Amino acid sequence: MGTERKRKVSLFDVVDETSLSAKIVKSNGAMGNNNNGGSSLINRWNGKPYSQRYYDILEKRKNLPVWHQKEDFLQVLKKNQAIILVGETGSGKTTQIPQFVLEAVDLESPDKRRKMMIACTQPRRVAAMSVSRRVAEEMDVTIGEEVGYSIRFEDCSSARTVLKYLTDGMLLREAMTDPLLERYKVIILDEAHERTLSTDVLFGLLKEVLKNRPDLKLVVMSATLEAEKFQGYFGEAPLMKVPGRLHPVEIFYTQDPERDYLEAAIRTVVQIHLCEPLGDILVFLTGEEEIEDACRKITKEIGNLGDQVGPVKVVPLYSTLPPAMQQKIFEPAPPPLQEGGPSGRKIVVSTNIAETSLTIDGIVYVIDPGFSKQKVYNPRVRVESLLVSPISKASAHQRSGRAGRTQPGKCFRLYTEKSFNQDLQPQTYPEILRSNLANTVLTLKKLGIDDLVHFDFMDPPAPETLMRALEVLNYLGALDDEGNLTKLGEIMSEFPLDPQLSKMLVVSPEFNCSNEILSISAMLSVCMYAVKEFMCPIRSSSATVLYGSHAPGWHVPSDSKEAQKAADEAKARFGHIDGDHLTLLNVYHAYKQNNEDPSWCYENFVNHRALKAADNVRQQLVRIMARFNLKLCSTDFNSRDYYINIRKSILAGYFMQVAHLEQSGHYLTVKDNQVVHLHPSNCLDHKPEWVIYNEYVLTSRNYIRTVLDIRGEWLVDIAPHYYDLQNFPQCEAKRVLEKLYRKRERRKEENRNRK
DNA sequence: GAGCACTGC
Repeated sequence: MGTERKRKVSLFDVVDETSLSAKIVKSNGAMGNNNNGGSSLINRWNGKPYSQRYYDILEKRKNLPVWHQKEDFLQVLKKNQAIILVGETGSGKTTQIPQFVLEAVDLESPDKRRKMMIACTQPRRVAAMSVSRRVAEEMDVTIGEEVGYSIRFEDCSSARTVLKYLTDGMLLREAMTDPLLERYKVIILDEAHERTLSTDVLFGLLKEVLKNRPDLKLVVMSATLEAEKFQGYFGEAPLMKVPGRLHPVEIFYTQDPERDYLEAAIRTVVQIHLCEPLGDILVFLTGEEEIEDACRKITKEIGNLGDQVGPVKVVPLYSTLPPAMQQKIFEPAPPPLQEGGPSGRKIVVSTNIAETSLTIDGIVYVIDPGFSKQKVYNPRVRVESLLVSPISKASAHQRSGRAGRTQPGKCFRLYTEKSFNQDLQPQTYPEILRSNLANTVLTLKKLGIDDLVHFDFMDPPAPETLMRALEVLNYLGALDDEGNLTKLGEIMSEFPLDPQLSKMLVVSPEFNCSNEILSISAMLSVCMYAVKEFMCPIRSSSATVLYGSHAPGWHVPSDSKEAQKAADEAKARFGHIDGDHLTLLNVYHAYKQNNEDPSWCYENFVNHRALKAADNVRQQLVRIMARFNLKLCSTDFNSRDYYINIRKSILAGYFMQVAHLEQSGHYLTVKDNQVVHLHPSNCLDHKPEWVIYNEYVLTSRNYIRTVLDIRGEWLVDIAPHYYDLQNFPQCEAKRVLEKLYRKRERRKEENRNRK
């Protein structure tokens, strides 16, 4: 996909060997250094002679750590259904283990036409893609043939594929149509320590599947300490450890707790630059604003030191940074200002992205203030939010490891050793304990898991979170009162969207506006930050402008008056006074009408990448609609009902996210009665009595973001089961709704009398 | 008139 960020995947620099070939080489004696190609052996997988390149790679692979444990591994695999394999960074497990397995397992299936496969899951798309490419190269086969990958929007595999790398979410999707995962002989869950939502669901699912499929084998691969926990969970599965390959990293703690970690981090950077030998610095901070602020301050402070010190290149790094800017982290440190002068240094200031997703070579010093932003979920108010929280010991360990990739390094932890030992939890809470589980529960139901309370989660979510999820799905009509999946729920579960979004999409043909709802769903689901940016072209900061100018959504103009004016005009062109959802629709329509032209996007402060991604999602959604014979339709644009139908359709999914304007001038969320404020990025020109909100953000105040004006009458018409006044807290909204219900009754009465 | 850890289908 074109919107993919280019990333250097850490696994990529680990190269191992193919055991099969190693064996052949051994048994053929002279083959090890037979490089003339003419009498090469035949590749078992594609029947072609091995290339020279194959042998070249093979030589390098022979030296890697995991290679020495191959026979042990295969022995254990033969005797057990499940294995836990622990390998630190650099062990080569991701590229190698699947090849070991491939060699040892019989892939013949009862259906002779097609072989069974080995699956290896990854939490991230880029990893699935790049690792599979690497392995195809090692095996001397064409990517997409014998070795392939499968990620959202791209299935690069064929009937010949025997080894497939895929995202964990993708394997979960496959399980929805193939509950026993019958096309796989062995499933390898890689990076299991990351405990993504999908990996955790797969844990529980596979535990069940293993009971029903004695021929299936499972390998759980993980990087850290939690191996014993995995072992216990999978019925005392045997544990294997593979050493990693890291240089030693010296850890330093502060004597006393730091009051201001940002200030302390900057001070530490300056000290390293003044006192420590050559080597680049990586600083972990929590978010974009903090990072840009730190970059400015570091540049300024080191600038103040004059030319007694070497020059520095300070580079920010976070996920919403455009790819071109992210590439800067791979540029070398600046050369000395004059020949023989003090050397330069690169200083990368990054979010957690540098902890797992991205590897920067040449880092010798890591500064770890001990915080990161983490998602937390409060089921009581059904709100997911981001909070700056202390990291875990495992996270601290991972961060310090970033200093030792190319040579021995140093890690400066900006907290005390006592605090490390006593205050930090061993592991970050798995995502499943920090999320709204409505979507997960829908997936589990579709997978045939009826009894969620007794489902064997490795870490069971709070009962309240599960109850909340069941309740939401019941209100949406995806589950009946007994908690069974309805026909509607079946269809909803097929969409890669949140339940509210899939509900509004599935019912949109009834409101005669599925074309428009498709576009809005795609825009909303691309990413939340894009939504915000779409709505909000102006940013006041100065030094960040450069970086933000290609951020999703609008381009951010420089501080000049003209640029701000131009951006304002662009916003006015697309803005819809009835709400942000409709503004999104306008932007999407304008984008299509202008033939998806990147320069049109640029001129109109619209982000091309984000829109291209939305378009891609939309196409996928259209295919799913077709599968269920959901018709694509629109109300006549000139009809008064055009926007009304769209708004009603959105309400059909989002009736649980409504706020009411009180006499006092404040908004209260319906039923929860939380005081909220319209996010200033909204495009409304008035304060509607009732609004739908897409997102609840807790920052300086309680904001509702991406809002839409709706009518109270629609609430009682479209969602009477939710606006059932019997179960309603006393409040202004209730009194208004009571009036609306009475009005509705009167209307009915009049109609009856007329007849 | 505010300020977005990171993924994924």
